[in-house]
Amino acid sequence: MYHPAELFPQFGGSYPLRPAPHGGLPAGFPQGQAAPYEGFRYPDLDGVSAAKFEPFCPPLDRAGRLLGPSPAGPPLPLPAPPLPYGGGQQLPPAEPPRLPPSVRMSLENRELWKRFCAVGTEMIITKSGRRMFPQLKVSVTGLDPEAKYLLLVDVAPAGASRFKWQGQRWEASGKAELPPPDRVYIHPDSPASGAHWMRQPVSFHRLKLTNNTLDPHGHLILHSMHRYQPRVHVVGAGGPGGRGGGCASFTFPETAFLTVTAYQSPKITQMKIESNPFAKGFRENGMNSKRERDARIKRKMRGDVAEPTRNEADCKRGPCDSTQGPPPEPPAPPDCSFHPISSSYPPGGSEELGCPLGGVNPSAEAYVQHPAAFHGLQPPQGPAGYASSPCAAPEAAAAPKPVGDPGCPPAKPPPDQSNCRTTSAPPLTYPPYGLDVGCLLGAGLDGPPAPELRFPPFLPCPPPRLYAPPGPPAGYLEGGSKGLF
DNA sequence: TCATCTCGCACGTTTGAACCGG
DNA sequence: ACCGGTTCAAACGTGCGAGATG
Repeated sequence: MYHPAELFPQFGGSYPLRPAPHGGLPAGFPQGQAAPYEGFRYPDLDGVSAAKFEPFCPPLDRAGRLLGPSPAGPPLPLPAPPLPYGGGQQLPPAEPPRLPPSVRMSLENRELWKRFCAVGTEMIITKSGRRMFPQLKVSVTGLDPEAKYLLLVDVAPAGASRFKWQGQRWEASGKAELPPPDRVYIHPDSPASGAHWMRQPVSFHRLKLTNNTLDPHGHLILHSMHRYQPRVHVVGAGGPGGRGGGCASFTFPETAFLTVTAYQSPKITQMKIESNPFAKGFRENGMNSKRERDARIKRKMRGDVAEPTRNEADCKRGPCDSTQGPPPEPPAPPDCSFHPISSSYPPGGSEELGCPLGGVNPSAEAYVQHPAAFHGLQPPQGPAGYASSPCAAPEAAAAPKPVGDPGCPPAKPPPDQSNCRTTSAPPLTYPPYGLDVGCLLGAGLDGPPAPELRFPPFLPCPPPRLYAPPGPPAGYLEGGSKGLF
């Protein structure tokens, strides 16, 4: 197993995808660039984006070694990526293999996410990096057991506004800041066989979020008070004697969240304390609960020698209640069809919030850039730790502006887009399908029209659109119906 | 003045080294 | 020497709250 941090110590556990946009994005960069409920695989985009991967997904043998003209010889040199990948550059002509439609993904802790989603998930971000809670935990099926894959996570901005907590709810408040450096978190097991990934749920609990744009640890960089949508990508790294390449991206609308440096909604705070084992100390009977803290302060002010409170004394004798058995049953999950965020918006307003998905950043490009490194070859050294991306065409960005809510998934899965995993005992009454968005990794340069989304009536989102790539200003088409391709 | 961010704190959990016995 | 179980301390992950910042 290769650990990304070992392969690219300069990047840490995740990787920058590209330098910051030259001169920033044009005023009002892709507004509402989210592709809401990208519950579709875009066959055409698959081809386009997979084609971009092709040169970077070298064929591997059964053991995951690079195949080449002289297997016994020295390691193959890195494929020379066409750097920089400018907007005017032609895409590789060949139609490469792509992950079959049978590849599916489901969110393991969907119920937990739904509970948070219904309140308006907030994620703390800190300079040193903060883990996500709930964590991303997915199950994958349909992979070739013998082929190698990488699993990656990136976080796409959802909407082009920043938000403000207004005491009771989140409301849009001005334009979003320029996107921070794109990074992608590569699961430490990557690359691993399909069998490995399918054996058990894949957890991304080590993923950390930070607001430090100069973060040296490779954490995913986000802006506070902005809304984001995590995405999970499966990138084929080659099969037995076969060619590598192919990818599929999945989003789970209920995992969208707002970034904060301190929790704004007391409900979220309470839910985190109740659900997160690391926060047990803040539970009602914990020694760090408000009651206990107040008591400590009073004792301190009186100068008393701390006499253990009843709870403390109990804990000394054994595990606190909070460690015995499952945490208290949280309240029944609210109906996710209602979302406090969107509920505060006038119809048609709050474009950002309506759609849980953000702009489509080129992701997983770390692997695309340095695939050989995952197979035991030296990665190229990028300037200042940032590798320029062959796929760094700014940003293909699908982007519809959803109306209505959401950070929450539709109440029911769309009948024909269901990416349901077929298991003998589905753990959820709610079909655990992931939203396969095809391959978003760098997709969308000159792709053909994307199919129309068919999620209504749950989400009356317009069809996704891809923003013409490069070139800063000129490349971007602004909101509305403009920019549809 | 206000909203937001940073930092230190105290607590619980996780992890891995050290130790022990079979 | 090896293996498996236990113990313990350090590292890490939490939310809180005071103070700093813009």
